[in-house]
Amino acid sequence: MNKSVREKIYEHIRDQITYCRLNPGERLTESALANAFHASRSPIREALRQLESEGLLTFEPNKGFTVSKLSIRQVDEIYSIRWLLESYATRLTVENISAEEIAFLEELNERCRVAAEKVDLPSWLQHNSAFHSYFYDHCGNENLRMILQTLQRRIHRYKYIIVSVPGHFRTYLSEHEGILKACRKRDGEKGEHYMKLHIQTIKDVLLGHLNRFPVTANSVAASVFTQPD
Amino acid sequence: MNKSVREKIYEHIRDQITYCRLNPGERLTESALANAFHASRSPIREALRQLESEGLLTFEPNKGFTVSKLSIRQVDEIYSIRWLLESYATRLTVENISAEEIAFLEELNERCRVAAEKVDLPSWLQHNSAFHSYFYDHCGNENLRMILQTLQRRIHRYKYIIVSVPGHFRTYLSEHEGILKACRKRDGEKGEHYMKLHIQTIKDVLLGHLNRFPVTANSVAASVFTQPD
DNA sequence: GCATACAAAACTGTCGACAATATTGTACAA
DNA sequence: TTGTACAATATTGTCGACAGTTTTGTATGC
Repeated sequence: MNKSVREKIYEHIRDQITYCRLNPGERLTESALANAFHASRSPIREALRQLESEGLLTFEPNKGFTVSKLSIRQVDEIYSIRWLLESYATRLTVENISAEEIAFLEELNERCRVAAEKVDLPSWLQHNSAFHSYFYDHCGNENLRMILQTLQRRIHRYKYIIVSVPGHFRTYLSEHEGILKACRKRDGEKGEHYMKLHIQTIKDVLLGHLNRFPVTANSVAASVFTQPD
Repeated sequence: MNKSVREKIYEHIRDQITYCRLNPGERLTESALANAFHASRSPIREALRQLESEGLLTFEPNKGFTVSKLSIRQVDEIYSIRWLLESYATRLTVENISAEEIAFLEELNERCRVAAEKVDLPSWLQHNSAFHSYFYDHCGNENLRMILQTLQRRIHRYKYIIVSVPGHFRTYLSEHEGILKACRKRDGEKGEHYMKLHIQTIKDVLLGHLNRFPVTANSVAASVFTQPD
């Protein structure tokens, strides 16, 4: 194992942004990070540069790094891309899925159902994310997986909003069910179709909310996620 | 202007890889680059880290950076993604294209035609690239543009192969013509359709060649591109 | 109170140095 | 000749320092 300082810092900041511990627009000063990690600025700078390439940080010359903001337009853009790519990945996965894998996905969806019933939002988020990432993690196209993972990290903050808009769990679950049905038939085309429907629903819910309440993601995140430490 | 050392090095190495001045698998040692650019290793390392994030370099801990290799499988993967995304970008562009823009694209295609007639491969590459990038540069989805640009850079080496396989220029040109026809009608769906056909053709030609002659890209590049300096 | 000029502090950009790790070269034995 | 241990060399990982730029703070004049 023995991760380098750069790698540890990279992962830490990446997760801090993903889980809304760092707010969009927030500035990251190298010396502050160096102090926090008891390290020098060299590995910090490399980690930050990596995060910039992935879109999580924004860099301005002689000014430094800030946590990237996402405009409504950008959310729209990213969901348009996900709509295409994630549903394509779903097609690939569904075409080669095994019985055990289907059972695993059904189990995940059942946990989503329970979480929705109990209105346990963190639990929903966890199992729903696992459900979605299953399809692009197993599609067999490594480049596609990487792209979707990167996009996923960039919009993950907004997941908190999506689950906080009331009255949609039933729709999400039935759409999941449609995808599962396609899995059982190994019908890739149908899987792609249902995933497109599902992502379109999510996109509509999210953009609808953002247009009505152009809040920061964090105010919502705080209500869903208890922020430890 | 006043680019930083890191930025200059980043662009330089990026272009060196794109235009086959650096071969896949080739190792990049930091001190050698530092000497070459009369700089210290700090900005070099940052530039290399950036290029790694974009897939052009591969990094191994305690071993350093090498120019990324692309397996046939990876080429296949990337073309599958381009097939989806670039044709989608084309739809978006075509739906909002102006008469002047169409004229510009027709001009580009005419130059491609002339280059094909004269078998002027570098000229073909130049104008063909401009033709393709026009559609994703003007689609209005900035995230999509960035993804396609990054993918484009990663497979650019193989463009040399694509044009070197004889007997396909006429097909390429007629497919371009189909895309232009869709532009004139502002028919986004048709534009997407023809771009899909076109990219599929390119993919088939390239993978067909790679499977028959699993050569390095560079042997081909050398024959097309005179490498100055 | 408000704007401006200028000094002080904070921060980024780059550098050279040293420690840790990997690679290469070499001598020696089987 | 081939394989192995070990020294020598090369390369990466990290550090602290300093120059240049931006931001902040302050005093001055209106």
